[in-house]
Amino acid sequence: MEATAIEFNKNEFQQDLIRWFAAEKRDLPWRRTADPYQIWISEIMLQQTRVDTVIPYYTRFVEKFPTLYDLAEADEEVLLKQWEGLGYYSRARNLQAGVQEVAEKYGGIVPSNRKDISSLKGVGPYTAGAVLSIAYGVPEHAVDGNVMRVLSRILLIEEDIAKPKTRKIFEEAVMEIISHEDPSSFNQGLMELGALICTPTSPKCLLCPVREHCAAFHEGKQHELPIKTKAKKTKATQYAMLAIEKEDKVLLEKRPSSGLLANMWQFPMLEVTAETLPLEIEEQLSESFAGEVQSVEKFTSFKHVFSHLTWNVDAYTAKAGNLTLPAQMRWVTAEELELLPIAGPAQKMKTALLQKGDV
DNA sequence: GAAACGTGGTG
DNA sequence: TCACCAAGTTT
Repeated sequence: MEATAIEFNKNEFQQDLIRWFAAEKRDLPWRRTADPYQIWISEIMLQQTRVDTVIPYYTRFVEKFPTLYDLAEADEEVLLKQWEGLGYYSRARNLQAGVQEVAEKYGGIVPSNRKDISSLKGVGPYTAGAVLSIAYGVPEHAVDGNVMRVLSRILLIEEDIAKPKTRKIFEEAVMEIISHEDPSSFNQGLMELGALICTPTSPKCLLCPVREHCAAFHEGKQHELPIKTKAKKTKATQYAMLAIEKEDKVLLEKRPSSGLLANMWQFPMLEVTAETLPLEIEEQLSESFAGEVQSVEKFTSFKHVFSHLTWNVDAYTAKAGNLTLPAQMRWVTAEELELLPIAGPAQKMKTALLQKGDV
């Protein structure tokens, strides 16, 4: 005889979840505002990013750009500098584009319906639902990784959450069970539960406020859910990165406006084979710059792992005479180095250079 | 639908 | 060291 499935009582579930959220929720900076613009910022920053990482960025960001118009009018370089180190830099540029559209098309008021808010750059199905429910109290789904994990356990949903189409199943589930009295606390409660109790490994079921509603707990399957297929490993590439110096300046270049680390600054790089020697680097540089680059010396190495690729970098110093620079390159002083948005491996290079005492 | 897109923390 | 993750969106 199989154990009988538990009955899911929607009203009691909502009540238990919302009561728990009210009592146990963390005191986070974006929970102290009702401004849809600031809540929007927090939701963008929190995409694929830990709460503890976001907090200082969020605080600085809303101080720097207190209103939607401050961000709409900001210089992109200043914006990217604020985002430096947070990752996924297109989020920042998309956010600004979205904010500009709200300024121009919606009179500065963040839209309060799914269709309009979803049309904004960088606002996908999750962010739309999060801003709508949290800022405006609209009963809309906001399905992120937490929600899929939590609901896969509570409702015993055994679909692969790594597949894009699976999200729809969870969106429909949320619309079935969301509280219409307090959609904000309901959605945030689901996410907070995922962050604090219903964690990926070793969920704290004995502390869970809704365990009596949980089908997986009832069947002892909480460790088997959610179902999630594995990601594959990243490919590695070898680069030589150059700190080319002239007097008290160093050469930087701005990356292209699309793709990896778009519009961020870096030190000039060459893709190389594993055993490229300084002399060969010097030859390649001479070709690139028409001579005038000397004394290439290796000074450190490091590895940088992106989400989908790995760069193994050998860092070199070099001296330069009069170079004819391509448009995207610039000589910068130590002061300017601090003002430009630099990310990824170039950030490691910068740190190493400053430690070395050059520049 | 798969792949691109960052970074730092954790077991 | 390494896999896996963390409040996803765009192409």
